[in-house]
Amino acid sequence: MTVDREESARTLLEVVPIIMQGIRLEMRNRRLLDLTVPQFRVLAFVNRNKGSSLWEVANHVGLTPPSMSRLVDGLIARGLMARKDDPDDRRRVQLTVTGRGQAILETVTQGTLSYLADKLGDLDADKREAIDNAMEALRTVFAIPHGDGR
Amino acid sequence: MTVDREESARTLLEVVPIIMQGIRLEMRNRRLLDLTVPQFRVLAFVNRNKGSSLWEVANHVGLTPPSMSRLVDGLIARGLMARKDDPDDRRRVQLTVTGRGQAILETVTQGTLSYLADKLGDLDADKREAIDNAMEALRTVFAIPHGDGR
DNA sequence: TATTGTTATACTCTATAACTATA
DNA sequence: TATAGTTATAGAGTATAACAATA
Repeated sequence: MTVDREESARTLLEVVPIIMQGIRLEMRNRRLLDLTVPQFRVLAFVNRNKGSSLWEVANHVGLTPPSMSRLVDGLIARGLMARKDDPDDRRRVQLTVTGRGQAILETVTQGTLSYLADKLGDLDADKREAIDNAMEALRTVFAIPHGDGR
Repeated sequence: MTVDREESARTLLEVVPIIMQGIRLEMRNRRLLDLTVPQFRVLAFVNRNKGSSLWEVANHVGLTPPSMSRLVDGLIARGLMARKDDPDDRRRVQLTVTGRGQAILETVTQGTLSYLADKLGDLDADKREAIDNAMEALRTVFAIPHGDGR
């Protein structure tokens, strides 16, 4: 019955990178339909928040604006996103995911979910329930706070 | 009481990258004493398994041998690791962490644990217990299987 | 021939600093 | 003057292909 904070922190530090590496390898392992994890996160966010500004996406994903600008360049070059000026404030851009971007996002999401679900299939229901509880708790404490929102 | 595999997978896919980004930013945020996450993982593994071969480290961390070779080059250039030939099999190398490498590893580990423990401090004991249970379960299913071991 | 590792090459990720355009 | 974004520059992460050395 470990409830020691330091010990929990140590476990997180050991296990989270291992899961992450599994997700990363899975996402990159589909020639032509592959995405890096940051690319996936950007597409998923913009798909849920159509017309997001660069700043909003950078803030959500936890990158600097220059890094995000280049990441978006790459996605646009692959035809997965589009960028246009915000007519109300021409300093801003409005980002959107193209149809092709949505298709790839969907494919990669499904593949990754299958990969993860397969891994989880080895666990009992009560362990999976612990995972759900743990993830919801962790989501609340690690979520990057919204800036001003607009 | 969610025990649906697909749903657990989705939560994992949403939350794990967020935690990872927090860890990454924390590790990079200490000028001169900073480490990337892969560098941290390599140092921690080799520190626990002195004399590891390149192949063993690459396998554990989940990188290809060429990628690992370059990553190790960087750590050696910074004086954090050493590489020498294995006298029993001259195709192999024996990797070790230097004193300076151990010092930085220790500093970064403590800083990151503090960061994580601080985040976890916002949670009740039962949530932390769920996290411990979840991480142990996840560790078993995501651990990269050992190769031949030697 | 099989194994271990490195080099060559090419992208992507990521940051800081400096700049442009708009407000 | 402040904000949103891009460009310039640089280093790290990562892969595949080709190679060298050893077993």
